Amino acid sequence: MLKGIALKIKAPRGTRDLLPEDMEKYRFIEGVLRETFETFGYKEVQTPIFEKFELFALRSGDEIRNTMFTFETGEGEMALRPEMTAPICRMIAEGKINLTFKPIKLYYIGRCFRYEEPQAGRYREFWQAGVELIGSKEADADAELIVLATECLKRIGIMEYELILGDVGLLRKILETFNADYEVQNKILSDIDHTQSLINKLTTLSSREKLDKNELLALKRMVYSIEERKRRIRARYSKAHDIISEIKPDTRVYRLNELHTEEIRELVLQEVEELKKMLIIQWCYEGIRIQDKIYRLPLQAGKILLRVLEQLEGDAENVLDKAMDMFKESEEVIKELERLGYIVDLLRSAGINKVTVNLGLARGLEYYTGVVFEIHFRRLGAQSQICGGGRYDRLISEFGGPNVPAAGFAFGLDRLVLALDLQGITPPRRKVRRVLVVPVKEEVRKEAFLLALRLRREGIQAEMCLAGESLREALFRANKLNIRYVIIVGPKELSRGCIVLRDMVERLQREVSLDELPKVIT
RNA sequence: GCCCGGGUAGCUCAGUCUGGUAGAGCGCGGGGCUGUGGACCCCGAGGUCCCGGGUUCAAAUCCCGGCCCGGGCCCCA
Repeated sequence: MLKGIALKIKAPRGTRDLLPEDMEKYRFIEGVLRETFETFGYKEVQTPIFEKFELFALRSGDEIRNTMFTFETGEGEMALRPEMTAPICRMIAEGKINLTFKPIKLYYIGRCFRYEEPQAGRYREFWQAGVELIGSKEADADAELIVLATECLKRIGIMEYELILGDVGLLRKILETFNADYEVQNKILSDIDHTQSLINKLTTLSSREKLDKNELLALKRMVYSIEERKRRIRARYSKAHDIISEIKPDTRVYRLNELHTEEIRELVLQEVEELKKMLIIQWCYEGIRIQDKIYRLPLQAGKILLRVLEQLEGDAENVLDKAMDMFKESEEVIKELERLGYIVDLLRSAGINKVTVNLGLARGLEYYTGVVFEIHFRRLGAQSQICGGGRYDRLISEFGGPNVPAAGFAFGLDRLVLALDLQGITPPRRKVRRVLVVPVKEEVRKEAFLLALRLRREGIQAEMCLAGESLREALFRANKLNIRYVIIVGPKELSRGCIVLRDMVERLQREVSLDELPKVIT
């Protein structure tokens, strides 16, 4: 049966149909973003929805291939775009934008694709809207970007957001003073990023009063893997006596179910400390392998990074003060910190009250070189990030373009819609004049048809009823469609050049001549 | 790949524990009512109870396997 076959065909996993009520929300947000981007001087661009695979592979790891929709063509492997920054940098690198008058400000709104397991707020086809600011390396530019992002949220009506500010440039500067090259920096940054998020998860889980089955299991897995790392490191790097002696296996992790909340908390705290020490061993003793070379970070550098890791998250001024003190002997680092401080100051003066600085924020992305930031809407759950961006001064030149600094950010449009719903915001309905035209007899059908057309030409949204539909039904329908005015077309009034206009709200009706009709409809 | 929850009418779901007639609300169609209101009343259509196997006199219900959807872990440009 045809019906049976048709029912089997469903939208692919991770995709959605956007129904009229969804589109209303999407278009509202899109409109606000467009308008806000444009008041900040950005111009819209579009890039292809698919690109050569290498474009996205260039600055990403090996596993990336599995997370993209790719396809072979006679002209090489292609990929549906998983993000927009690379295509825009490619466009710049190709020389399509005149860079004489910098900075260049571009924005985009479009669909992207990632082949991953769908989750709340994570789809295989999703919408991104963002901006790229090309040609300025000033701190003011970074600050303006962040202000733009928060301004968009404010105009949409999303108020509960949380801004987290980081600076990949800072850690890169520190590492540079120890001759760590770019690839080594990336590895260390990603280690810090992972450790940070692991620590975050451990501490939030252990601070709960009660853990459900799933959470307990997650916690177990995390501490088990830490224990395993401990064993491995103890077995192989016994010569790092001073630190290794502080890393002791703890069998309590294997009977987590029996422990009290307090004891779990204490245990996790201890594991977190050891986790940090293991990083030192990894970087300074084990070394970082880049292709066939191994780089060992000086112990001194490791200890500095460790100290950063201790104090690197919290209220902006707090973290910056501590960091300033920590690095007072390094002129380069202080300069970067002062720059970050200046940005925070600008954000404060723009009215952004809650600014968290996390110096370990690496955004999992290798192309960032300076300030990075994320905006979260915590109530969204596991996927709470609604905006992310930062400075990527090297990316355009890596695509073979000129050496120009650049920075940008992107919103996840789908998550903005979810946040909008959670905040109970309904997009303001634009004012439209709406009528329902009802021919009351078969013989006036043509007149009613032409009247509807005439009203539409006046910019009025006119719905038509079929002749033969009873007036009762028509009024019923007007109510359901929320249409205020019903135009009743009958032969009696028509012979006088009039119709009956019924106001559903006031429950009143009167005769109106055809000529003045458009004027009385509001 | 792993963990948890779900799949019953067009939609939202109850029924599953404790096996025994397939249910509700909303929606849909018809009528009360072909020139005047959202209510109400009456009637009706609509189901492989996700699929396959097993247990049983008997399975939506219990057992095993699979598929799909959602949430979470991992990952996240």
